[in-house]
Amino acid sequence: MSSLRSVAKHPIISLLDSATSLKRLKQIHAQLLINGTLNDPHLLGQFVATIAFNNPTNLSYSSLVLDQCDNPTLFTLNSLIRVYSKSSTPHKSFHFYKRIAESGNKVSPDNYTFNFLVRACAQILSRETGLLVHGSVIKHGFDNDPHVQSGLIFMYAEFGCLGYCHKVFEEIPEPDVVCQTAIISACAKCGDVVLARKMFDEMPERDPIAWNAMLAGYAQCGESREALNLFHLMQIEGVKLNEVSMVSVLSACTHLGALDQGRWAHVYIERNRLKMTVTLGTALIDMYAKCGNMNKAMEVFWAVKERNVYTWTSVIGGLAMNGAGDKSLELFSLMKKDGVCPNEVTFVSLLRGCSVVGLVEEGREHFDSMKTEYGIEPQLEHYGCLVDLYGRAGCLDEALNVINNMPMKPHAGAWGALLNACRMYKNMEMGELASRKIVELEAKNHGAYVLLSNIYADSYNWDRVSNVRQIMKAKGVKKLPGCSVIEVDGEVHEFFVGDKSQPRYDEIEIMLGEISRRLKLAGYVANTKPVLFDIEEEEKEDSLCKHSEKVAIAFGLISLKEGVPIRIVKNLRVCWDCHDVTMMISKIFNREIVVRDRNRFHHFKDGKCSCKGYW
DNA sequence: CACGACGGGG
Repeated sequence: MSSLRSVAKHPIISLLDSATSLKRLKQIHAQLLINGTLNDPHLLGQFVATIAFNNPTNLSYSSLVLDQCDNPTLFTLNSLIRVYSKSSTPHKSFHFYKRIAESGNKVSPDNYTFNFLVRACAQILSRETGLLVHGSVIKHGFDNDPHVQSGLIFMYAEFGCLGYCHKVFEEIPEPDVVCQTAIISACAKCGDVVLARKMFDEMPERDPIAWNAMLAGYAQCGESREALNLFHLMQIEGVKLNEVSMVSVLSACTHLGALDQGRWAHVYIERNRLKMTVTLGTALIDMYAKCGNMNKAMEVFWAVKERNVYTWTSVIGGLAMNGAGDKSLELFSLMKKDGVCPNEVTFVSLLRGCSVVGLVEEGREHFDSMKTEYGIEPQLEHYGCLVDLYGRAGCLDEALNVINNMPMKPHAGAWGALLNACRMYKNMEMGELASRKIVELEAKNHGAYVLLSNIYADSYNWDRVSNVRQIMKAKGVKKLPGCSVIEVDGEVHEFFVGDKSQPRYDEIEIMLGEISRRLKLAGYVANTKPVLFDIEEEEKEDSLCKHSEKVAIAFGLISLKEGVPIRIVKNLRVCWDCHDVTMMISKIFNREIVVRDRNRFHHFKDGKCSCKGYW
């Protein structure tokens, strides 16, 4: 009897698996038509489904074959709904659903149909369609099918409708692990990780996928520490970790800038011989790049077997972030040579690369090529990059020109890029214009006020500085508290401005004094020019030596072995003074210091910084 | 004759 099975599967699938080109596919098709194999509607269905499944990026041929078929079976139509629901054109799933609906009573949808259809709705993010399909699910009586139920939860989570997710979930008398996992994932996706964790803890039994859902939930919400805690718990509980788990773990390390733990995760992956999927490889490269170890990122990049757009984009962006703009251009041409097509994100990274090294001409050319060569319409972010490109290079008029001529309404980011350039080149009038525009768009954008006050302070215009401050107070604009993170022995330490709760605060204080003393000996005069806007009034006096990154550096100096680079991640941009001071510390203490800023890296060594004042 | 060849969560 087992031969029956293999006979049914054998002829088509094995043939199609070897058909990599369209030409070969057509040959096989012709051959099957001649020998009559495709007269059997079931085999024809299998044929269509298999080519669709094997060529997810090019589904046109399978639809073509189907269109030539008078009476497709439900199996065939379901298969096509399924592959289209996962494709880049999920709305086409409905084309096949229509064929079912309009077939009279020849074929009627089943639970499979609705499972795939619900996922197509989730993909196209259309609530109206989703609700309509949900209605059909109920009408056809498939709302009891666990596959459809988990699909509905997934769909409503994609829509951000957590209430509907709960509604669906509560109507399931005895939800299985899959539905429970779906609801946990939905809670996390919609921003309620606490509830997700509660439901996770209440699960009668958790399989590895449920653990991964919780882990990914934390990682995606930016609850990186919780993600790492859960990762450790998983090891204690003996949960089997796989490549999917490690993507979340690496992402958490990336967020925190926790290079040691990231390295540890890398070792874990190798020791357990986890499958190095493209996603995992990219996560690993991204981790090294965003934790400031670009050399290692490149090493992994060349070592991985498979590289897709994400992989290339990650490395191009990493190089840009680390100030190696010329290198990111190089990688971009290699990527094209490799036959990988850039997407809109690739161009954001590439343009940033041009920007950090001042390659205005090249940047402009690449910007133009987006549309002409790749048919990608530049989006807001790309115009923002272009403004930044001109602005950083000192071409302020050109930058303003970009804003005035962009085809859509300029967003706060575009004006922000201009404002930053105005700060760099001390252009007060244009800076005022830019900040006014930003505040019009986003009344509570604290960054605009901070930059504007920096411009005023830079020209000793204290009246206007205090004026900005008053406006902020009146409007209730809160600045983001500065926070720096440093990892020591695999433990992540956070420092906020004026936070004295650290257990080793006394030692830190002593070290800060020591730094101060040695800086003065080296001829450093405190830079009181910038009135530091990211701190509270009360702390203003000793603010200059208490900025969170300085405290973190002091902590690094007392707790890390000599010769070990100090790596800091900051949630804001480094201020001028901290930048100066850090350069000097790197020389005086003969220490490499790597700071990950809000938008780029600063590698301090021998009194110099890799950004060369460009930030 | 009618079975079976598509499903779910990270």
